[in-house]
Amino acid sequence: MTKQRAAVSAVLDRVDDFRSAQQLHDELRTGGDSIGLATVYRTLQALSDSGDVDVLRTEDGENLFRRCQRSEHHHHLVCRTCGRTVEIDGPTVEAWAESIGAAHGFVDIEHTIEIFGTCESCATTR
Amino acid sequence: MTKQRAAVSAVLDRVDDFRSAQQLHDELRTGGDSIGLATVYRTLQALSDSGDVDVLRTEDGENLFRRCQRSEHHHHLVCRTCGRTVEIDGPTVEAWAESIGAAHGFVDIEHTIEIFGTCESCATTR
DNA sequence: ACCTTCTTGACACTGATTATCATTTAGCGG
DNA sequence: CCGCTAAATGATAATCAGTGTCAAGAAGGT
Repeated sequence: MTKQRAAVSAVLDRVDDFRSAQQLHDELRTGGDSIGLATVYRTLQALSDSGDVDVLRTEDGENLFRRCQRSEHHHHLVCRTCGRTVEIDGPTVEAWAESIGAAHGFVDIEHTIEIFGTCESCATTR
Repeated sequence: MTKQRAAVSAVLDRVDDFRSAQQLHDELRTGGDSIGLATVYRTLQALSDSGDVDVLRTEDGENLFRRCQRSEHHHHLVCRTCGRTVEIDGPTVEAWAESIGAAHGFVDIEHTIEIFGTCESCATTR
């Protein structure tokens, strides 16, 4: 593995909320790492393909990345103000989605679920 | 109401699966309606704000639109091959999402849920 | 018909992401 | 260590959905 990939991996380890590719690129550059934007994108792509980072799409179409704790299928509860993220494991919904699909004759069911809210500290600060 | 908005509304009535803004624009032009792309976007934006159309984000970041049957909060079961869409009403998940959020001290909970699958006819044709 | 206001539409622009391609590096056999 | 080859990198150009701009056009009341 190249030093660039190691660097990307390292930043992802340092933060625990979702960051955009460009934010990560800035942080790397600021931290003294010499790395191109394209490489950051490529690395994040690879990490997401291998299931090592989670991808979140904001409403304005930007992709945010975050190292994920668990590799199994899971969802996120994200604070819309500070970005704090809790990984959610929801057997209930998994089963629900599956049964809904089956009830309508659909197969190969997949689903996307994201939960947004305002976390406790952001709610009180406001 | 202008004739352009009426035209957009009319196409949306004619189809019942998700279409992109540009697809709708093409169909309007082909159908003889003179309308600008910007107007299509503006109209769709307005319709989605007023809850008259549903918006779906594809994985490559494109917005798809569809006239929705029910105005209340609901989700979609979409065939990934033909685009056939079933509107889903899920009190179970609504409650689930709410309780998950509350359990972690989050307030103002929102969620996005989409279910994808292959519908019966597409599964057999394949 | 007149005036005021909102809408339209051609086109320029944005901003994230991807493609290009020449240069550099990693990893390996010798 | 030394080269060698395939893969990775990075500066920059290209892409593409969507939005802003602004002059010209329609709406609708008087």
